[in-house]
Amino acid sequence: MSLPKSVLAQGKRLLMEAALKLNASTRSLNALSLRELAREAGLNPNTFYRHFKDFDELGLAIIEEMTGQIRQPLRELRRKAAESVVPAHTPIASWQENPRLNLARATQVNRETVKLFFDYVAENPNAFILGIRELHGASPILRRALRKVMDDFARDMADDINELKLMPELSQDSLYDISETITREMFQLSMEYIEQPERQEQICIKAEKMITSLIMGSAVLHGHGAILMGALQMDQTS
Amino acid sequence: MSLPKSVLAQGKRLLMEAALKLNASTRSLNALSLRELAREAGLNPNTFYRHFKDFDELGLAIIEEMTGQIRQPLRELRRKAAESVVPAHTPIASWQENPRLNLARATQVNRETVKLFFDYVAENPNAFILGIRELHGASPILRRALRKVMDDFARDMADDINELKLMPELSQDSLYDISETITREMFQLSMEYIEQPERQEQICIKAEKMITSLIMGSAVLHGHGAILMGALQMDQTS
DNA sequence: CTCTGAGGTAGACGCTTGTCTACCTGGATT
DNA sequence: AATCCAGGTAGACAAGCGTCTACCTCAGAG
Repeated sequence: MSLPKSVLAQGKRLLMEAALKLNASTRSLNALSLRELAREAGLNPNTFYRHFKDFDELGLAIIEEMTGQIRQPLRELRRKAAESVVPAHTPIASWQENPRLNLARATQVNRETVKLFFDYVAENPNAFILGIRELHGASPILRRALRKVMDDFARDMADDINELKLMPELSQDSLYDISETITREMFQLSMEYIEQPERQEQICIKAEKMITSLIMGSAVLHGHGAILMGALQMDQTS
Repeated sequence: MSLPKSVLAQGKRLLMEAALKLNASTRSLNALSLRELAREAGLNPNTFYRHFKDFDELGLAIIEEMTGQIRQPLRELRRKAAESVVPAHTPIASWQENPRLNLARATQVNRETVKLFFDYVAENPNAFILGIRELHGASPILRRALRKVMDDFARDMADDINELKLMPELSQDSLYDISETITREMFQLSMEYIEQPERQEQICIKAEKMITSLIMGSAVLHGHGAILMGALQMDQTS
């Protein structure tokens, strides 16, 4: 909801918070008037110019702040979730060697990462509303910036899947495609999560299933079906 | 691109086309001014009031027209694609009986449906830009309307998957979830398709793989892994 | 102690905007 | 032949807009 206290001038932060608020409640960024924004922030219209050249610059500043806050925590959580199944510094077994364990680890990471992500969404709904809105919005600059954000997220995810061996090995391209799809879907679902607070648990489950399906299906499609079936079989009979 | 000739008053169509054009090139609908729109359409500002109460009404009119155009063709194409593998009126075998044939049919339907959808996107880029933009836009009315559109698409898809047995049997809820995800992703990908004309083939393939992965993974997740593996095995050795 | 520059304000400017009332036109209904 | 009314126009209005120039303030560097 609110932006972090930082070295930003007070007026700048006030403007950014006002933009988040107005964007969420009424209009998209580029439909916002400078004076309206200043009014909401309780400042003189001209103050805007002290900090931003135009609305794109404002948008970029907001985007930058928010992404800086969640990107690293997400990566760390993936590691922690993985380590909760297999202690740190244990050499990670290949999927051939121990499919069952790897599946358990992947499931755990999946569940916890989804949860953290949605937690962050719930704490910063306005930022996500702005992000998703401007991802498809009228400003090419913000569109580009947000696409890069999602691209970074997807790359992080692909790296982590690789390092933590969260699915059987795949070509880098295919892995990235999957990560991209998952990222996109998570952002989409975050809107549902915000708008339908009473369905939050179901949305979590839906997201987990979506991710599991995508990853499993992709594994099957790339010839790792047998391994996967083995892991599932052992899982059920154990 | 252009809206269909119909019984609409000329001015009304002119306004709708102008809205599509401006929306795609510069601003989102709710950032559009009435006079700007009228100027683009070559009409007097007041003419707007003769046809629409406000911009939401304009948006709804556009959305209604566009969806009326693609919904039925998509369903029919799914049937045609299915029939190109198995002649019409042939009783459809269950997945247990003939997994290989069913997989082939599903693959064919997948490919052709994706193609048709993207063809339609290429012919009406501005409509899709508007649709995707307003799906996450500031107007709750348009958001709701577009969500219903996507919901209808997903339901159609689920029905067709059921009727044409395009994947092993699943609970209705799970099937709908998958259809919903696929629909959402297809709309997302349509933006890429529009913006990156040189990558259209790759995007088609990406979409097909995404759909296949999702469906296969979901099948595995619901205990149909063995059947699927059988179909794939036979597919490779034939 | 002075200077400087970042952050904030005040007022004014010419435009654009949404909307109102009034008027025109030509084909269909009666 | 008279009338109606949907579709389109014209002009005017106050309100809101972005942006300009000028001025204020005060913490920190010299």
